[in-house]
Order: sequence, then C-alpha cells, then structure tokens
Amino acid sequence: MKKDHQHSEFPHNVDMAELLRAHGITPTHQRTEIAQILFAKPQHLSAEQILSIVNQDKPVASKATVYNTLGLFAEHGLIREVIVDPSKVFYDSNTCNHHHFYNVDTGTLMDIECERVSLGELPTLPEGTEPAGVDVIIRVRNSG
Amino acid sequence: MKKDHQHSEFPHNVDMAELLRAHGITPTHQRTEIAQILFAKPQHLSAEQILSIVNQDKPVASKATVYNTLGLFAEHGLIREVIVDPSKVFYDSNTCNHHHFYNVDTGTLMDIECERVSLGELPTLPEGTEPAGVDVIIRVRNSG
DNA sequence: CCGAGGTGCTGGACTCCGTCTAATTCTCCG
DNA sequence: CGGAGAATTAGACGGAGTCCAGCACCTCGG
Repeated sequence: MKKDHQHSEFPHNVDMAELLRAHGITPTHQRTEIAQILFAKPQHLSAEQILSIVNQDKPVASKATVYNTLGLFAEHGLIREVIVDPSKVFYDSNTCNHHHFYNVDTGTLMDIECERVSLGELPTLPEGTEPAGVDVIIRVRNSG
Repeated sequence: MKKDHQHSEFPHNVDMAELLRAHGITPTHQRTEIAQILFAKPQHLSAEQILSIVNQDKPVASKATVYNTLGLFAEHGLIREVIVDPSKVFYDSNTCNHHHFYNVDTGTLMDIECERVSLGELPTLPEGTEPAGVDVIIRVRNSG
C-alpha cells in the first residue's frame, strides 16, 4: 500500500502540527488526523470510536497507531484519560480542570465545570508520593 | 463432583449467611465463602484475586460464580465496585462513604476517610437523572 | 418415595479491548 | 545517495469478563 505522510493539503493540519510540536510531539500524518478528530470539539471518545472515525473514508491509521497515539497524547498532557467504565477508556479533549457526570444507564459522559464542585484541599498524600491528578465522578442513573 | 451446599461446619459461616439474608441474598456455600474473604478485613480485591483465594486449598467456586456473586453483592450494596484501572475492577468491602488514593506506579488502592475530603453539595444533575454514587479518586505517583 | 420445577453452579468456549512483535515505510541528515 | 532511527502496520496474542448448555441440589406436591 502506498503512503503519503508528507501531503498535508488541509491548512487545518498545519495548526495541529504546531499544536503537537508545542507539546514536544513529532507531527505525522496519522497524529494530525487523530488530533483533528479529538479537537474538533470538546468530547469524550473511546479508542475504538476514534479508530473507526479516522478510517471512515479511507484507511489512515491502524489500531496499534491509534492506541499508541492516544497514549502519547495523554502522556504529554494534550488529552485526558477518563476511567469510568471498566470496559473502555474515554479520551477527553478538554484538559481544563473539570469533573464528570457518568450516566450508568446510557454510558454517557458529561463535563462538570470545576467551579460547580467545591473540593477542599487535598488530604495528606501517602508517604513518598506526589499528586498525579484528581478525578471526581458523579454517577447518575435515569430516574424515568 | 460432589456438592454440599447445605453443610456449614464453620460457625463463622452462619454470620455471613445472616448478613447475606439481611441484604436479600440467598446464602449458598460459594456465596458465604466469598463473603468471608471479602469481609475478613477492609480491603480492595479484584475478581481474579478472589477467585484464586477462594480456591487455594480446594476448589470452591468457578470463575463464572465468582463474577456472578461479586455482581450480586455489589447490586445489593454489600460491596462497592471501584473503577480506577482500565484493566480490572476492584471490589471494596468498605461501603462507608469514603474516597480513594490510587498509586499509578504500584497499582495500590488506599482508602481516604470522607472527613478528610471536603466535598460541597452536588451540582445540579442532568435532566431526568438521579444520583447513583460519587467517586473521588486522587491519583498519586511515587516521588522517589 | 418419586418426579417436576426452580435456583444455583460449572467448565469451557467465546468476545472484546488493548498490547506485542516482526517486518516495512518514512524521515532526516551527513 | 545511504544508512540510522523513528513511526506505522497487520496480525497474532493476552487477559478480564460474559455466555451458554447441562448438571446438582432443593422444595414441594402427590
């Protein structure tokens, strides 16, 4: 199969390439395509969803690349992993400090602006550890 | 293989049987054995760990039964599912309102008494939903 | 005592998300 | 150009959890 990593005909890609570079990530065709999907709007997508979206018109990235890329983005703080469902991880393109509603009936994830949750200061951490993130998940179910 | 659901030679089992009945669960040999493991002390075990503990001396319960039982216990509020690691679910025998530290380096889970985390009142829930639980997870990593 | 029906348990096959591997392609720079 | 190192790929693999068809055991009525 022929590849064309170097052709970036969409000006949009340039912005994404800059964004990636700004986070210390070498931009590639696959990475910019995935970044565009993620940053099209604030949303919560699973790896499987991203895999199918990125390849819906023509094959762009393999499963391994999607997983690698999402891990890389999360590692560099571009996106945030949200673990609420044991069966899959969601990736959140909103990295502002915020929390989540999770509807256990529908599997839907919604943001909560952090001002709407008053969380006091952190308790003393266990010996020899440093903070790596705070997740607040409010699980809800349909009342109907 | 011969079964003996009805023989409960350990007085301990009686307590567990009562506990199960009090939560509307029919006590069986497998269920009381699993309950004893869970409630021996406050702890966080995965389904796989429980499976191997319950069968370490002699075969007591199959994988399917362990999963069914843990789901049943969680459904009836005897234990609490803790979802912090995408690769497995932990079951927490402490159902008091509390939160968790999760060490991402070691995979260790620790309780935080709820008094040590000041969490204001819930934000307005999404339309047509009712609360189903609040999880606060403070992720830490080794600073060494 | 017998048989029927209901609940619970079982092992083994199966699914699904995610990871690994070995081989290929791309990029970059001397 | 040419070679080293990074990125990507297809497909095999792994592990947690689910499903299913059949068996074991309990209860109850006759």
